[in-house]
Amino acid sequence: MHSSELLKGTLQTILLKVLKDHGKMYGYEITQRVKELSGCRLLLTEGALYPTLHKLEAEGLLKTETIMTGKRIRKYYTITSEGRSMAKDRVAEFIDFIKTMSNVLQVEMA
Amino acid sequence: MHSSELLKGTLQTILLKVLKDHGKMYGYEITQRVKELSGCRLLLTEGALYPTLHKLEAEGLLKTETIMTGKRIRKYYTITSEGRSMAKDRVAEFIDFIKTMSNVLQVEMA
DNA sequence: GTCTAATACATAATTCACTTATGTATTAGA
DNA sequence: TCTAATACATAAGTGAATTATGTATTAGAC
Repeated sequence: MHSSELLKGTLQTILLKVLKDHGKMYGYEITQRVKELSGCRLLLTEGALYPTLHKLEAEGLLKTETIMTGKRIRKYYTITSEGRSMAKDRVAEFIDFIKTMSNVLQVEMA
Repeated sequence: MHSSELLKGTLQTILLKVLKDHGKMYGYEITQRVKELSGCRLLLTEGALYPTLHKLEAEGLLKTETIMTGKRIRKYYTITSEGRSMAKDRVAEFIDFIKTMSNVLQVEMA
C-alpha cells in the first residue's frame, strides 16, 4: 500500500467523513470503501488506520461495538454527534485549505 | 507563524511554483509573497523554509546568487530547467490529489 | 538617542503523523 | 494444501514539519 506525502493530515478527515456518510463500518471495510471512492488512489495502511481509529474513539468522536462473525472479530465504528460536528468542521477546513492553495499555486479548482 | 496539518507535503510544491512564476526571489521575499497570495493564511516558518530551499538547491532544482545590499546578505533563488519541470509535475500531482480527495470526501471542487 | 519591530540569514532539538515491519488468526478459493 | 484475502493490533523507524535559538542589519516610533 502506497500513498502521497500530501495525504498527511487528511486521514482523520477521511475517516470522520466516510463514517458520517456511511454509518456503521469496520476498519477493513473502511479501507475498501476509501480504495473504491478514490479509484484505487488512496490505500490506507493498517499502521495508520487502527491507531487513528483508536484515537478518534478515545476522543469521543467515534464509538465501537465488537461483533463475532463466525470466529472472526469485527469491530464496528459509528460516529457520535460530536464526531459529526467535527467531520463538518474538518471538511470545511479542507475546502478552505484547497481554496488557499489554489490562490498560492495560481491554479483553478475552487 | 502558524499553519495547518494539511500543509505538510506542500512546501516544495509552493516554493517551486512561486519561483517558477516569479523569477529571482530571496527567502524572506518568498514568505511575504506566499503570505500575500494566501491572504495571510499560509505563514512559512524559517525553520521549514531555509532547509527546504537548501535541499532543492542541492537537488539542482534551484540555483543561487548571493548579493550584499548595504551590509545585509541576500540570497537569491532562481528555478532551473529541471526545477521548472518538477514544478509542473508537482502542481499536477497536487491537482490530482485534490480530485481524489473530492471524490473521497464527496465534496465539489475539481 | 534608544529601543522595538521588521528584515534576513541559519541550524539544532524536538514532535508527531505517518510508513514499514511484524505479529496473530480466520476464511475462501485455486 | 497453500496462497491471498480478510481482520485485528502494535512497535520501530522515518522525515517533514514546528519550536527554539542564534546572529546581524535597518527602519521607524517615541
